[in-house]
Amino acid sequence: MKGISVTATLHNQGVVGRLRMELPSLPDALQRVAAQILEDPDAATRASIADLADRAGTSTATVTRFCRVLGFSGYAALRVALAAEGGRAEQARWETDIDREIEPGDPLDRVLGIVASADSRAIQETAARLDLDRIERVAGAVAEAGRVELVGLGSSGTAARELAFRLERIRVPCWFRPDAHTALTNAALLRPGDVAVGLSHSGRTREVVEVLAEAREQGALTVAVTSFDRSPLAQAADVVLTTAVHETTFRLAALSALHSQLLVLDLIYVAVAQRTYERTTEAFEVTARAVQAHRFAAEPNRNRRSRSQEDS
Amino acid sequence: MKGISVTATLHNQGVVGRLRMELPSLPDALQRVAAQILEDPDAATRASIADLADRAGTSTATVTRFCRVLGFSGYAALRVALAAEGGRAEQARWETDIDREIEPGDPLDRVLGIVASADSRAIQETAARLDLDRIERVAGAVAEAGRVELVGLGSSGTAARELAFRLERIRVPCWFRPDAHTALTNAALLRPGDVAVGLSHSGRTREVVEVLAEAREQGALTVAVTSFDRSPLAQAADVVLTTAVHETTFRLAALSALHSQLLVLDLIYVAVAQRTYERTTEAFEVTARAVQAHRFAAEPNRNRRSRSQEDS
DNA sequence: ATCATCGATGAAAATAATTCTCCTGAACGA
DNA sequence: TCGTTCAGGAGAATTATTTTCATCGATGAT
Repeated sequence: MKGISVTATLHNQGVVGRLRMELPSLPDALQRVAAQILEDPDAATRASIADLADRAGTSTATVTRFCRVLGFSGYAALRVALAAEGGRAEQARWETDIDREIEPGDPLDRVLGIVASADSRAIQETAARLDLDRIERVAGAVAEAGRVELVGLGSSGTAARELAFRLERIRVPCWFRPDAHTALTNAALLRPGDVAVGLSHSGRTREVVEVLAEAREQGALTVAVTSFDRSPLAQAADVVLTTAVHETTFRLAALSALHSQLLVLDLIYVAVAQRTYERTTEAFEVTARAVQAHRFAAEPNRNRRSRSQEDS
Repeated sequence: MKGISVTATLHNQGVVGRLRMELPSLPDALQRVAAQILEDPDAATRASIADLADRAGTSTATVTRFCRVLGFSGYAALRVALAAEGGRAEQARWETDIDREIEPGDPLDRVLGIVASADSRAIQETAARLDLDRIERVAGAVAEAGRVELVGLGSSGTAARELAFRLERIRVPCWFRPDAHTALTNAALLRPGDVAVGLSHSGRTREVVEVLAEAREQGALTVAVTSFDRSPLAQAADVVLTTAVHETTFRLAALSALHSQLLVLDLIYVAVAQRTYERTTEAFEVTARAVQAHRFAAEPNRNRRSRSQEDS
């Protein structure tokens, strides 16, 4: 009699994606269940709860618990969600399903296939899962902020740098701090109305977490961009923007995480630009002129005038 | 324990479609069930068998019979099939990729669609067009090089920085020069056997071209990463790696150019890593340990240690 | 070092859902 | 009218799912 309730599918798309994301933060037995499902989501739609429990080497009780943790009303609901997703995947055949670790001996064309599809999927999945209201909220805050601090180490730093670079061009008072010390110092100088954005794929880079914590303490709006929304970084933030992990293999995920992060940041950028239209267009013109001077003249004939300050 | 068998879905096309076809030839009570499902297939995936029976004004037994008639092993199987179909429909809607300039007033979800599909396509296209022999050649040179210089301004600098970051980790003596002056100075110090990589989407950033020219003069291998293979930058290089521009709009191309560049650089990175396997793995371990120290332990309960140095 | 606490877990009880059995009654044909 | 057939439903039987509860082991406080 009791119907299946789907409250779960909040920020809706992608049970599998979400699963991947939460996997590290799950207890042991639940992880095993998750692993089983990830290994063959389709099989899971067909199996009974007992089967699944069995294959995961755990009890049915645990599987039910698992469903609950993910926010489903029960096993039936999970099954339905998985099936819906499976249908979707089937539709999108273009995904060359090469989910594999890259081996030292792999021919480069294979590597290319793997990397390109992982990247591309990372983008799709991030797009599917992004919560636009949060982006709006962040953009609003950034547009008004007295100062914006960006922190990220390693690859995440690359993404942060890019956003800083773009925001600067539209006159947002904004800094990217590639090192922990400067970042922390400046975080301490933030005030209410300011914004701090911390990026970390894993959400566990200590320095970044600390910076956000400090920023929050000062009353700034803190934003986390991470793939794991229960990670320490996420917990230290007011707004969490989740990048998808296609979690093929760890190494690969790390490569494509950057693409996901960039997508998120692109959106923030666009949303901010929209909010500050006059400032923006005028700023564009100024910077465009500045950049232009460092350009070789556009070839005699060919192609559309390549102006634009985005370009470099 | 009994799993769901799907013999039925073999001649697979559309449960809903088939239902519609067979409807007239079904007995009364079954027709009512079918009608209920057709009216809202989605609701059916959520309802329990009792609900459905109820709404169809019939008994649960009849619903089971109904499932059997359609060739399903039982209600659960039907439910899964319906869900899969629903999912497919939903996906179809997503595929609208739109080639448009982004306007100040665009709602963010539209922006997301545009940006995500542009990025994703940029990746696909770059992958399709990439000349792997050239990548091999570059990788070979980088693996052997005494020093590698990377130059790029603006967004291209972001890409360059990322590659530098990665190459450093696998012990390639490598520098990213974010500013023209340093870059030029160091280019002048290159020698045969060294490598200089210049990145510029347009291929017309004067500084970058100059650096490559200088490097070439010193006998280093010069590599251009650009979207225009007849641009000044391309002409100043020994090897040209072309990133695709999906002639969308200029602004958009500029955003996604970064993704293309990153893909190319990822490949170089992997190819280099493959060539220096021992060096690489050993270097990975060292850097992994270094990074690990700056991590928060993985969530309360232990679960798999999430290492990986790529991650950040 | 010892104890208290807490969360994770599985066994088993409890409940719910599904399937099966069997019976009724209507429709049809001899 | 009487069999025969078959759709359909009630409820028993079965199976699946969920809940409860006791146990275990890790962790942190004393």
